[in-house]
Amino acid sequence: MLHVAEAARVSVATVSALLNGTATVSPELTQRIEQAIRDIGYKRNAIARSLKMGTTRTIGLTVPHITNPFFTDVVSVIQQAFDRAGYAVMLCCTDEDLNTQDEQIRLLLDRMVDGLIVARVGDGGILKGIVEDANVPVVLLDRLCEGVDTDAVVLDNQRAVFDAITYLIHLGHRRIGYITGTSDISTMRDRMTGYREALQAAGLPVAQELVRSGNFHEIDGYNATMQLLSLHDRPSAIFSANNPMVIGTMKAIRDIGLNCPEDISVACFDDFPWSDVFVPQLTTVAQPVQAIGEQAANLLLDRLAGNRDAPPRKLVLKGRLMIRNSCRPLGAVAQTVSA
Amino acid sequence: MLHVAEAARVSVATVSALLNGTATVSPELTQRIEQAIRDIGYKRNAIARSLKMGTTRTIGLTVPHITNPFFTDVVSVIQQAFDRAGYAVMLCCTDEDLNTQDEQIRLLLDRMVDGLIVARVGDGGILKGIVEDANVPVVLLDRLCEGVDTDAVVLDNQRAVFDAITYLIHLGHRRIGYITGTSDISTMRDRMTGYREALQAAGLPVAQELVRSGNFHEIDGYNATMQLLSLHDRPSAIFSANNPMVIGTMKAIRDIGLNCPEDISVACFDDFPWSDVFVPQLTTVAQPVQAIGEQAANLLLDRLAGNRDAPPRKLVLKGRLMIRNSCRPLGAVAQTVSA
DNA sequence: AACGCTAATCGAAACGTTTCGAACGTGTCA
DNA sequence: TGACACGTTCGAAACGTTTCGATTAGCGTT
Repeated sequence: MLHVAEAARVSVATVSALLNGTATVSPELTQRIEQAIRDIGYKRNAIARSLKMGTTRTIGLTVPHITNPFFTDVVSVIQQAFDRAGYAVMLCCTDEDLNTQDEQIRLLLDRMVDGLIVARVGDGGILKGIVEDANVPVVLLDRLCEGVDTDAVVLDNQRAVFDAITYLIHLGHRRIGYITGTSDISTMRDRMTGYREALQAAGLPVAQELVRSGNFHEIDGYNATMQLLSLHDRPSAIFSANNPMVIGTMKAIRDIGLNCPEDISVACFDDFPWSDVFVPQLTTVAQPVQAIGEQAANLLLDRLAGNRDAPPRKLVLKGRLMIRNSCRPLGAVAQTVSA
Repeated sequence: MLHVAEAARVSVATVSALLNGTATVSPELTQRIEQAIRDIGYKRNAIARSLKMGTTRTIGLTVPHITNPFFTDVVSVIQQAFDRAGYAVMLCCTDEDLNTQDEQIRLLLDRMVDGLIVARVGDGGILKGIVEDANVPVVLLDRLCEGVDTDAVVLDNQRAVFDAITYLIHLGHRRIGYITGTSDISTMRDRMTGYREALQAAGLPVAQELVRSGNFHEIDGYNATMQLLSLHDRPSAIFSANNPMVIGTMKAIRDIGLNCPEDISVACFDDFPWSDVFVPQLTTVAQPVQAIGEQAANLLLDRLAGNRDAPPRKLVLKGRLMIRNSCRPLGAVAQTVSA
């Protein structure tokens, strides 16, 4: 900028004024300055600007795993939304690890991000202090966080799983295996509640042996399913509360020599592009990923636009059960639903 | 930092020296400073640091679509690698649009990223100037770029497709439909060459009617497949050079009332987690995503570590044909390969 | 006792912006 | 003609660091 000012024979203040439109500058100087900018190929240094202005026009986004199709989509939507608004987004993946996440949030904060969208693992942690200091607006994504009172957009997980399990019960299933992630995540707790309540509402017992938990990876789903399938009185259906784990479920079923849905019905959380292409077409709980991403982005953009004092807003969206043919009716005519 | 210095009754220079270990500071002051830091809850301002140092410890990463499973995985690997190295990564998605991409690269450069990893759409463009100015190291990912001579890691696309098509030919296929993306991308050109050469090597004609191109989206694959299947003499196999488009292919096959692989064989580029879970299990060309991501990260980290003058390095990795059961032998016993 | 050497500490400039208040020239009005 | 307002332009401070050269104190040597 100094060079531009010199070349145009004006002060840096004038150049800055022109660039930001903060003051009127005469046509003559305008032209000289623009010429100098072109000649020199000047680009404003956003770092210096950030230092002075106290804003970076950058936000931080942390998710557990970008390879989980739900997060893939949501990250994509959020990225687009902020791109449109002229913000850059720094992406971090926590691998569901609390310490990693705290470190990454610190990293982002160090870099003075203007805001944070967090799919939090675990409760409280470093996030609590950040939200309380209120310097950086935070919106919680997908997962609520005990003791952290801030904007959030989540699914009505309890209801979504309730509906899915109820559907299985209507099909005649009585022993329904349930594979969950770790319970330090609100999402997982709520889904589990949905499972329990659906069973109770139907007067069915909640058998502890039918509930397995894993750490969100395919292999965990595989192991959990293996355990369920080797039960003395094995379930006739399995619901996986997490998408990557259901891959393990399908592989375990295959490896043990069973077929879905003939021998065992399967449903899971989160829809994905391939779900209705292959056989069996998986019955899933679809989240409105587009809406979730956009709402989260909007909440944060609204704070960034200056609306700091509004009370925390919590958006709860509805899931949708995508009924396909990976679950078959029991008891009645044992007829395959599959195509 | 000023506050810390005052509280510890030292100069800011001393605080800085302690924090960076650039000079020895006495045990006594060390203790006073550390105490003050704790009391105040001081966090170093990375923006001010960046301004002074001229480095942000942040890199930019642009890909066409994060929802393409290849890029999902590669982004994940790259993000992890830089996270380990203490770098933040800014992610941009270009939606295969040249202007969007140029804008995003400018955005990243404005923010003074230390380096860039780019899965480039189109040739040349803004990138050329950047690489020539040599201020910011750039590594090309997945796609080479005419006239841009810099580090790159790509697949041997030509060979990979050659092998896949040859495999189909060995199965007895003679008319093999080919669905490609736009030809302004080196990857697509190379794959197309592989297709042509495989046919020629087998003495088969390259029929223009069997080649369709689309814009990388599911719908494009759908339309292309519809066209291929409504050909008078329709192909017995289809190869999709792009992963998202193959979803459209499978849906078109289903909608038209055909079955894969009984009526038509399908293979495609890029493996994905679901590929061997469902029926049919798709035959794919798997890229070594882990290696690609790590190599790209390493190339850039090496430049960032100061190795600026080494000549451009181009890494070419090998794809691997994952033979499953979506392609059936022709001519011989018309027996289904599928499980 | 004077000297030089080393280790510890500090003051101040610099990075590239933004912004505030001052200064300047010109035209208008009493 | 003098006062005043207005539109333009500018100088300089500030943002929070790092770093260079200077300063000081302590200590062993001659």
